[in-house]
Amino acid sequence: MPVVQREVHRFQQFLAGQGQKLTNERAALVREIFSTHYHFEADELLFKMKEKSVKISRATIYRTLELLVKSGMVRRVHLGEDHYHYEYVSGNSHHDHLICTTCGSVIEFNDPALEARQREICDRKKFTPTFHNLQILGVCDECRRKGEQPDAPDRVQMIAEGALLLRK
Amino acid sequence: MPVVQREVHRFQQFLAGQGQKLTNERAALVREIFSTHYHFEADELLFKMKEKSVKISRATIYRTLELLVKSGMVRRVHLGEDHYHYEYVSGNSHHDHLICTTCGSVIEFNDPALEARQREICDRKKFTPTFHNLQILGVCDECRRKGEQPDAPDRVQMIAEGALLLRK
DNA sequence: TCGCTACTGAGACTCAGTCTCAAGTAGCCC
DNA sequence: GGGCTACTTGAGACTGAGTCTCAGTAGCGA
Repeated sequence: MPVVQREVHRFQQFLAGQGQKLTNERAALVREIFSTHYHFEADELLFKMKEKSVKISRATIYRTLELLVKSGMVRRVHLGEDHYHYEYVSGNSHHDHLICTTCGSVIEFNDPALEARQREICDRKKFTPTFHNLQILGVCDECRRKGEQPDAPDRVQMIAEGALLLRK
Repeated sequence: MPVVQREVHRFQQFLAGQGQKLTNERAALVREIFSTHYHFEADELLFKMKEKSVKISRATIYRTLELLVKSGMVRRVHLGEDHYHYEYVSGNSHHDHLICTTCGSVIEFNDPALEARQREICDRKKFTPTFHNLQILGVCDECRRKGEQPDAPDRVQMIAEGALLLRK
């Protein structure tokens, strides 16, 4: 079974478990998400579907994304802009993001030592963690080679919190 | 000089450096921020000023907050809701947040070992970091004693990304 | 007083995301 | 097939944080 089809099937299983159905619209969205995009925005999806002449309303897109998040197949993330991005979850591995404030590229990483240290901090604070979210902003290797300078701290702070759009 | 007054003065210095002025409105906002709140929202500020019969428009509040962020005296942070929170910066120390998804409380921490590990990761990825942002979501000690259970992962993910408001 | 500049409030605007509601459709029992 | 039920959809209104515009105002130096 091709990867995309497997994901559609996985979604169907999830829906069935809730007494819900896999409609054409939902299947089309899953196919779109898992075949081309990795990080994407809701409106981007709306646009792509329109481009392909697949008629799906905005409400349905948001509703389906909510279901996908609920199923664990998709995650909502903040990537430095003032609206959400989504990313599909492959294999369930948690990861964090390095975000280049110059070109907007996103590098993922997973570091067990970092996660362990976070657990230690939680222990010390008697805090029971369930989820975390780490973004490191800066300049990627490629941009640095091109001579890009790190942005001034206040600009990075504003990008970090979404006040400015990342230059794309 | 009392702390609040010192902050007003610091802001004035910053403004002067940009050829801008410390108006009554700006001074009132700085006083409000540095005297009572630590984490706050823009609309909360609007409300507080109205309550005190200090007439300041929403536009001015946002404009002033932007200036304060620019000056480095205030930071914009995401604390798990779908809009920004602000926190004032005391002594410039960077810190991260533990956010209780049950009571909404925010615990700050600063861990040099964690920061060092992040730098190592960046080195390995040839990434030049300028800023980072870490939130750990879970249940605080007090709530756990009260018998609160950690939320289901998908709910935490939704809280983490602001889909739901924190129960307050 | 004049002219300049920075600043303000009011309210219109934007835009991602949510909600509502009427209409459509699939499954199921008779 | 007919009727019922539950789920789903699209259209478009709505929401609310944040931004923008613009006319009016305040302060200041000449």
